[in-house]
Amino acid sequence: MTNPVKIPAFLAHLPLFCEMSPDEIERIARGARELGLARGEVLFQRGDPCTGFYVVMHGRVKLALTSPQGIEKVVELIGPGQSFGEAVMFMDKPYPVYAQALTDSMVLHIGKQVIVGGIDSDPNFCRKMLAGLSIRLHRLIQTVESISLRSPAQRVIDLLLQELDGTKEGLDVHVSLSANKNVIASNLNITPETFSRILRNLSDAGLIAVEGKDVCIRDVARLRSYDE
Amino acid sequence: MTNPVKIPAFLAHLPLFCEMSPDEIERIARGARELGLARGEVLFQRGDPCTGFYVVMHGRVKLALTSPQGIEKVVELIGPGQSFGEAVMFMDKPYPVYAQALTDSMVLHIGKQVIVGGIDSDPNFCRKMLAGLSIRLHRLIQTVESISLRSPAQRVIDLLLQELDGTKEGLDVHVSLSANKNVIASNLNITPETFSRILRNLSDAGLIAVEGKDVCIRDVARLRSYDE
DNA sequence: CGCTCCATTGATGCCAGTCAAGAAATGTGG
DNA sequence: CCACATTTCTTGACTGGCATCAATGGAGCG
Repeated sequence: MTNPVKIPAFLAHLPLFCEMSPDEIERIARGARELGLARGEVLFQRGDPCTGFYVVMHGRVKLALTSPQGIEKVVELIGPGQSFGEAVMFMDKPYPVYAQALTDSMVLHIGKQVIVGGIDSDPNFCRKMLAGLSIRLHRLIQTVESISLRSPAQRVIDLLLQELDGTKEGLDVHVSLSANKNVIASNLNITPETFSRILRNLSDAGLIAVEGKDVCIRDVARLRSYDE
Repeated sequence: MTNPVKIPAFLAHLPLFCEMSPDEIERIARGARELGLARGEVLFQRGDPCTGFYVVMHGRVKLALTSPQGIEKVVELIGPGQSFGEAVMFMDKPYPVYAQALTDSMVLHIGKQVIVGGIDSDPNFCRKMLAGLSIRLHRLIQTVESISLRSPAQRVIDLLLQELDGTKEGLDVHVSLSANKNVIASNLNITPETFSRILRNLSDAGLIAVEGKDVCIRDVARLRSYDE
């Protein structure tokens, strides 16, 4: 089916495993298995027990919650090279969110045992695991800050600017939305309608140009300093 | 000044250290120092570098953010026996929030070095550290869920119910708010005015009785199932 | 070509924020 | 211990932004 030889190579360039010796990587790889996901397929439900964590090889996965009234809230979007579900491994609690593939995807499941084993034998690995969790925590605090203190329009602008990432400044910079607009809207904690209207306002103001999932930022500096 | 003999005893009954040997505890204690804080005193600012983490011995500390417009958002309230700042230790980033004492308090600062040392030598300790971070992460997800999917009134009810904690059910149960109402309101992501009005509504509905920081829950089950 | 999914746009309503004033509680100094 | 100052809390009137509801427009796909 899939080629198991490639797994160690893939693992070796992840931040979490990159300093490990080849045989340690090999050990981890033996506890890992590839999983193909069709678009829309649910990887785990909220409440499911946790048997390990996941790394996205290609495709895109969302972590989300559903309210009693059936409203969905997207907590996080996970792309290639990113991992999720590590935190739940270290508690005896089930998943607090559910995971669903947004596109046809390939993910790697890494069993709990090999990680726990790695921790016991390799303090360096342990520190990386801690760093990984810390970064996630940091990101969640940013999420809380964003939802609590920034207006919907500011949140949209922030999103556009962080999709930039590498490219720091410039004119007519091109970015691409990483998911459907309703998914992104949910992640920004606004309705799709509001998202659409904000994009329209920014377009009318000459700050961006939208064409489907492609957004052209006319002037990064001006967008960054834009105040409603 | 303060009695250093007490520190090991205090450490020993924290979840993080409770299974450690006495001499390991002793080693941690040597890397710790007590800090007295006056009400209103700022322990660290957002952006400060991190040199360790903190445990509250008595008193109460808030972790908060300030928006560019000067609006404050309380991210977390920390009480006796609880710790904060662990996550930042494992990244080379500064504090993403600031910490301020809400009452005269005594906190313990535990230096980064002794923790890193503990991780290298004790896998069990390492696992506890991971568990601790995981629990914080879990709590933050709950925060996001609460802000995103629950109405202000529901959030107030949730707060009252979780202050209960031990006492699961019953009539005329008494709880006490752990901080000033404006602080709690900020933590619930509502204005003090809205908080006041919601408490009033719940009072008028006969669900609770408020007297200063003391709240009497008339019927826990009814409050829990209350739908706006 | 028709179906489904996604995005946009308009009209409307409501909840919570804002502003402002007053009451109550807390703290302070004489 | 009282009078005063300051902070905290409550209440009212008003406003506005975002959600909601509803209908239409496109894009992709079998």
